Amino acid sequence: MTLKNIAEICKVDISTVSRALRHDPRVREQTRILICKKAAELGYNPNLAARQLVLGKTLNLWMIIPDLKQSIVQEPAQYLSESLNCQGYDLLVTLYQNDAKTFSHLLNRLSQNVADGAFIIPSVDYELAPYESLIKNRFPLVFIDRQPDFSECTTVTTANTDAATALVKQCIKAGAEQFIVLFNETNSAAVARFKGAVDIMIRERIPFTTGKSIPENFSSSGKIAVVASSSSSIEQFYEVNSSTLHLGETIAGVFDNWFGLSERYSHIFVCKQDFRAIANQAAELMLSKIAGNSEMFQTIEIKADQIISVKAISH
Amino acid sequence: MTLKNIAEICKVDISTVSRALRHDPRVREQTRILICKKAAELGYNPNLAARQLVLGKTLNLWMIIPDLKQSIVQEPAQYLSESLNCQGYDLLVTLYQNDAKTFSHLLNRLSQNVADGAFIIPSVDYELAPYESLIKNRFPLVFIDRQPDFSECTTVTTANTDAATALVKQCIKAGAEQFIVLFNETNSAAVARFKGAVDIMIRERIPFTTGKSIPENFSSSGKIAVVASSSSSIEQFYEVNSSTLHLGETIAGVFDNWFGLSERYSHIFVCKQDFRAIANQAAELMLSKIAGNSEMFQTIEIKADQIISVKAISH
DNA sequence: CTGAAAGCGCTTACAG
DNA sequence: CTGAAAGCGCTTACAG
Repeated sequence: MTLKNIAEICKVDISTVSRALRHDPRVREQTRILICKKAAELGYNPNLAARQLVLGKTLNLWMIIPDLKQSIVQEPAQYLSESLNCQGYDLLVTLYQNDAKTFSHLLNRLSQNVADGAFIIPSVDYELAPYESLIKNRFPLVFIDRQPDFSECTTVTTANTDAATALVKQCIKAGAEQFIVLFNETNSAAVARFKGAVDIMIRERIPFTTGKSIPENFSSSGKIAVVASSSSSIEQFYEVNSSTLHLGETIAGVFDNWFGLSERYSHIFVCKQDFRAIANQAAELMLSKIAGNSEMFQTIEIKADQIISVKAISH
Repeated sequence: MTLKNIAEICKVDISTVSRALRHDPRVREQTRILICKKAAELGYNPNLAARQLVLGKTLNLWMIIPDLKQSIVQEPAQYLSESLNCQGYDLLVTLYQNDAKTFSHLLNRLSQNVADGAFIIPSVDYELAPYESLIKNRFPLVFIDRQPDFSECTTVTTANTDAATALVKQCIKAGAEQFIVLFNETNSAAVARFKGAVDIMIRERIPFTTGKSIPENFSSSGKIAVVASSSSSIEQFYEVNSSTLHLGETIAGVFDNWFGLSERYSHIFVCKQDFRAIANQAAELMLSKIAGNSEMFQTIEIKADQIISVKAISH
C-alpha cells in the first residue's frame, strides 16, 4: 500500500495524496477528507525509508551502551526514551556487550544515516580512531557518564570528584579512620572519583590504600572504610580480606545502589547520581546539536542527588 | 559522499561503483581495486535508507520491552543482540515504559518498514487491536515470556507451570506445611505459575491462600512458605504480615533472582529461567519467519534451568 | 566487463 | 487548489 495506490483510487495525483496526508493547508478540505478516509480504510502506512531518503533525517536517535546491568545504563535509557518521545524522536538502544568490534560496527552504522544523533556510554574504546569519521562529519554525539580520551566531545556526567569527597566525608563522620579506595575502573568517571576521595584524605592526613589487600601499616584498631563505585567491588574486597576485617565493623561507601550483604558492615552509604537530570541535560544538548545551535564541545557535570544511609548502627 | 561522487572521480558508471563495492565478481579486478581504494580514501559510507528502499529489507530487528529493570528483559536482550549480530542483523531495543500509547506507537513504527521483525515482551496490551495491521501483513513477530490474548502469535516462554510445581516441591521438602501463593500478575507467565503451584497443593491437600494476608485458618505452628515471581512481592507480603511471621522461619520461593533481606527467611529457593535458551529459540524462530519457512503460530516452552538454594539452615 | 535506464516510495519546488 | 517533474541514493535486470 503506497501513495500511488491511494492516488489511483482517489483519482488524484500522488503529490496531492502526499500533501493531504500531511495536512498541507493548500489541499481542499473535501479532497483531504476523501484521501485520509481512503488511506485509513486501506491501512496505509508511509515507508519511512523513502521519507528518510528524501528528507535526509530519520527522527531516530541511538543510544549505544555496553550492557544492561548497570544503573548508569538503565536509568538514563528510560528517562531519555521518555523525554525524546515527546520531542518526536524514537530512542533505539543498541548493545555492544563490552566488545570493541561490535562497538566499532555500531559507530559505523551511525555513519550510514541510521540516526540523527547518538548517546554513547563508552567502555572499550577511549581512542579517537573509531569516532574519527563521525567527528569529521560533525555527527551529533553526546557521551554519558564517561568520555573518550580526546577533546572533541560533549559529555554529561556526575560531578564525580565532589561526590566522592562527600562520600568520604560521610564515612569519616561515621568514624572511619583508615580508607580502602577502590575506584580502579579505567574510565574518566572512576578517575574523577579516585581523585575526589584521595585528595581529601591527603589533606586530612588519613591513611589509605588503593590496593587489593589491607597493608601492614594499617592500625588494627582503627575503623576501616571501603569506598568503591559498586557494592560488588566492596564485597569482593571483603571476601579476600575477611580474616582481617571484623564482621559488622567496616564502613562501606558506594555509588547508585547497595546490593551487598548488609550484616558485614556497620554503616553503608550510597551516593545517588541524579540520572533524571543527566538524561534531561543530555537530551537538551542533543537537540541543540541537531538544530545546529551548539557546535561547542563541553563537559557538563551534574551534582549528585544525595548520599543516603542504607545502614547505620549507633556505637 | 555518494556513489555518484566516486563514479565521477573514477570515471566509471555509478552502477559499476555499486557492483565493485559489493565485490560483484563481474567487475574487473583492476577496476574494483581502484574503486575500493578511492571509496576508502574518501570515507564513503552507503546510505542505508536508500539501500533499504530498493531492497525492501532493513536487516534491523526490534525488541519492544516495558522497561529495563527485570531479568526477563535484560538477559534475553543481551543474548539476542549477540546472536543476531552474528547473523548480520542489528537488534534495536525500544522501551514503552509500561505505557499503552507508547506501545502502540512503536508497533505502528513496525508497519512503517523500520525493521524486518520484532521481539515483543508485552505487558500493557493483551488485546488484538494494536497488533492487527502487523498480523494481517504477516509481519514476523516473536513474543517473549508472555503472550497476548489472541492465538495468532508465536511465543517463547519458560515452562512456567512445571517450574512453579518444582519450586513448591522444594519448599515442601524444606518443611513447608502451608503456602502463600502470590503469582498475581495479569500475564500468561504468572497465570501458568499460579496453576503449577496451586495444582500440586490441591493434589497434596496442602493449605494455601492467594490473598494479601495470612488467613485465620492457617495453623500457627505450621511452617509457612511464600512463593512469587519476584522477591519484591515476597518482601512486601512479609512487611504487611511481619507481626504473624516469625523472623527467620518463613520459606521463600521466587523466580530469577533473590534481592530480599535473607535474615527474614529460613530457606530461600530461586528458580532460574534459561534465558540463553529462550533467546536462542526466539532468534531461530524469527529467522525462519523472515525466511518465510514458518507461517505457523506456536508456543514453545523452555524448561527452567534449575532451582538453586540461596539460603538453607538445618533445623 | 561496463553503461544506460528504470525503479524503490516518498517530498517539494515549479507551473498552471 | 492540483499536477507533472525532478530528485533523494541506491540496486539490478537488460543491452552491448
